[in-house]
Amino acid sequence: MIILLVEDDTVLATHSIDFLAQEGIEVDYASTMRQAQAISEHQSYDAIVLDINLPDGDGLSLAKQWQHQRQEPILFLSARDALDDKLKAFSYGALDYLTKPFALPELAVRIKLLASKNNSKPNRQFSLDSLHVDLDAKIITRGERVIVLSPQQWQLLELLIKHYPNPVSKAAIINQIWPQQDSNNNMYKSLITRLRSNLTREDEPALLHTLKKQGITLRVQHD
Amino acid sequence: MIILLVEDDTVLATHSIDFLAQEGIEVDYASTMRQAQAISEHQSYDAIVLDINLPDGDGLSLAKQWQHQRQEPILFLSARDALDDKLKAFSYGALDYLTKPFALPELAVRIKLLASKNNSKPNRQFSLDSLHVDLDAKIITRGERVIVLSPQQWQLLELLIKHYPNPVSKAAIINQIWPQQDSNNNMYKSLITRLRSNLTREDEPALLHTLKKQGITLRVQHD
DNA sequence: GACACAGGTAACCGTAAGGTAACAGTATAG
DNA sequence: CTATACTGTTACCTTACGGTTACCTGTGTC
Repeated sequence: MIILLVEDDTVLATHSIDFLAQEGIEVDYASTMRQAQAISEHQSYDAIVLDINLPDGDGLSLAKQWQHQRQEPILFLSARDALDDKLKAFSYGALDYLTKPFALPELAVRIKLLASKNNSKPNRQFSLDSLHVDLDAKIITRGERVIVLSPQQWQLLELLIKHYPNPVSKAAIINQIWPQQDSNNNMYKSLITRLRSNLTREDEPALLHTLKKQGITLRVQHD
Repeated sequence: MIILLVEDDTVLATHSIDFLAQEGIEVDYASTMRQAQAISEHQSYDAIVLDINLPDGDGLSLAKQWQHQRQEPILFLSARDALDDKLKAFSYGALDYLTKPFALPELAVRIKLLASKNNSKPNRQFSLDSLHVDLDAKIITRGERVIVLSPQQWQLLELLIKHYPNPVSKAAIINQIWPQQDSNNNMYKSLITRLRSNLTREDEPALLHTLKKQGITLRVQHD
């Protein structure tokens, strides 16, 4: 998730950026209107956080200008609690308004709320050769064929995709799939065999390769 | 537009009701949790405004109870500015939180915002294979046949549609349908069986598939 | 060449997860 | 007040998941 923060108080800004980073929110930062316009021109965000008082103008006018150009949800920050400002902000398309001082967790929650409202994110997809995986819908196809995997095999495939194109070590796999249980080499071997056989039919190129002593990885074999 | 207001301060409540009326917002009013539950049981609203401090309990617990049963956006009112309360409120599905004292116009604006966001999807329809669902009219058809579901089954179907094409985990389903009650695996199994049998006749392709250990999902089976 | 070692395959099978049908208590409608 | 529907409960069935074992294969080392 990425947002645009426009705020001239650099202390507040850096604190906010740090905190939001911990919450998994990436921040593009501008301290003036002009800078904000420049940065944001070719970028789209999950939400925009706008201070009202800016050195080169008024966040409200920025919102007014953007309200029909940009589709991002806007949250206003302001030290002023004046009703007038709030109403004006909402009339320019703001979806939320937070009065300083505020607690950073509240800001984070409200940002997440706005972002989730307006964006239903597309599912994560992974493709390799004729293999196609929808990581959210959990649908796997190879060419026309639909592949159904057992829970363990799905877990393993997810792991491999997450690390693609790097190999995943045997130890890492065992840790992930059999946490805190005794697990032996045989269980691991069986799992690999089963996933491999489900992923490829006789006439198809192999996808699951083991690099001796290093682990296994997804790859198409070029000869 | 009609909202539900739950607030034990009768002075504030009457002022609010008057003001909102001028803004074209009709209000159902309750002063206690119990009353709120009674009034709202068979009514749906564009938004719900909940005071946190109520004579017979805590607005938060009402929200917690409702968060998976009702789909209305909730706005909290509270005299307490404590961050803890706010975060709890948001975690129970609140979409906004207003600290007393507040200006009535701001309340009105925020209510309208919530209501409009929620209603931005009028006439929600869902189709999959020969299944057709009108989510507002709550009419389900498969081919020529009209399907009637029990309340629980409808809830489950709605859930599945909301997440489509992604699966919904057993835990999520149990949380939504039997919030805070003991619920066991058997109730879950029965519900699935009943919905499945209602959705498909013998000659029709299955729509409700379970992915072991991962949940269940709506899907047409491609061969 | 023999041996060790890592990895691969196929078959076996106990079991847990899921599916179904029937029953009963309670709520609901008419 | 009766009939019907809804949902929780139980008992039993089915399946395929995954652990286990036995036996391969290839490669490197002495």
